[in-house]
Amino acid sequence: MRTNVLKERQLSATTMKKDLKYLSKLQDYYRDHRALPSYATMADVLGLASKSAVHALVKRLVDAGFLSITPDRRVAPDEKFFERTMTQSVVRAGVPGIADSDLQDGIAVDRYLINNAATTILVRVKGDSMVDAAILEGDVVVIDTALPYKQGDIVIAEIEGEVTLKTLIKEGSDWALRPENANYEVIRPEGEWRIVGVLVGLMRKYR
Amino acid sequence: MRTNVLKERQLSATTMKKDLKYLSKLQDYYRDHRALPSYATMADVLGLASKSAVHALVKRLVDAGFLSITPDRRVAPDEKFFERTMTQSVVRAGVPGIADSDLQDGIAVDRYLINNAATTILVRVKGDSMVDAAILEGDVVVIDTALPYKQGDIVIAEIEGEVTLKTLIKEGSDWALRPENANYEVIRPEGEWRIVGVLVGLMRKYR
DNA sequence: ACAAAAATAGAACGAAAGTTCTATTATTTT
DNA sequence: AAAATAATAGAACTTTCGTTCTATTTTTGT
Repeated sequence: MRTNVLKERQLSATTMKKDLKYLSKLQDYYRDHRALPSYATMADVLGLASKSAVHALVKRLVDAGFLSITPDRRVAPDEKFFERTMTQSVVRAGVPGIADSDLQDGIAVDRYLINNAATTILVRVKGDSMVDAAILEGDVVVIDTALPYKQGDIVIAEIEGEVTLKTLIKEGSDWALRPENANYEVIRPEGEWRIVGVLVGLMRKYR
Repeated sequence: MRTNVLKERQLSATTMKKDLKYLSKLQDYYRDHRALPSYATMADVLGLASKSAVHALVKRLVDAGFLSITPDRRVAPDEKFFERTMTQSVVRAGVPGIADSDLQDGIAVDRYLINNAATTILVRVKGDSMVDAAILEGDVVVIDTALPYKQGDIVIAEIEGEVTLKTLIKEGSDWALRPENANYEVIRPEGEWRIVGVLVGLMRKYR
């Protein structure tokens, strides 16, 4: 009963988990240096005692799509390197908690918010005129400058040199900008103004 | 008339121009491989015939802030490496800590929101119990599981298998969890529960 | 609990790394 | 145009690279 014809090298679950631990240390290193280290310093960083262990690890991470090898045999990040696992809070009754929850799909935090880097700008929110839309001072909004806009969209507008974030509305045939805060009044631009882009994402930092 | 006391090494204008040509080839390489090559393949890529020429070039580019050297002596991009030719120089629009590079790299959000990859998890928010803290259903919260928490922090708690996002408060000597929505009541856990991590960031997607 | 498989340690290896030196070429300054 | 300065070529050198091998430890499957 030779069932294992063409059996693939199989990764055990816990090994994969360990590898992901290693991976995140590499991600930290990459964040600090914008490059990945040599095998020797990898061993150092990861707490491994031999380069051959690193060698094997790198092969696994390359196969898994996290790393790649450059033409001159350097280790570089690959697609999945920037992804993070999203732990789903859709906890159905009886489903174990986060600790054991198996890795959900990885999302690239960046690709999650930014579709087209070339047309995307980031703007920090000033003031509290949008609090009722759950947008706070200090939030960073992700704006796509190449997307069509329509009534009801939240947009960045530039009015006489000033940049502002508001909801785009129509009053009759005129466009106007509505703050989402009862203390502010609708803006009906008179002079030069334009819409810079449409709100596509938001990020906020708590510490 | 010894005017040149303490004269600094000075770059001629045309040399600088040539160096920028070299730089952009390195940028191309980096874009393709997400890593910079060794001196030997640099010489190849740049059309230089000697490693020592590369060596000198790299030194110039490091001094100018385009490149940096990692602890194990690899060449890595530095701040200015990415600053080229973006028509969108509004990109950072007052968002400190994010370089133009990050957008092109696909690590803007990553860099901004995530400090320690190893201890960070992402959780999607269910329900509206935190709307008064400007956290909406569907938002993805960034949680650091290794940070100390204190009264007033927003935390992810696991109560009898259920995961929930609330503000951590103290009632006398007991911890409790407060929703930020008048329609919900404070939770005073009785059975098994623990704090999974502290809210450090948030992201929201509009389209 | 045992056998099988996979991961790691450790040493050895040739190839390639980055550095440094001198000689030559190119550029700038006077 | 000549002198001075900077950039590049080329070779030599030590260190470190990534790879490979065997031995050992850890983990997995039965």
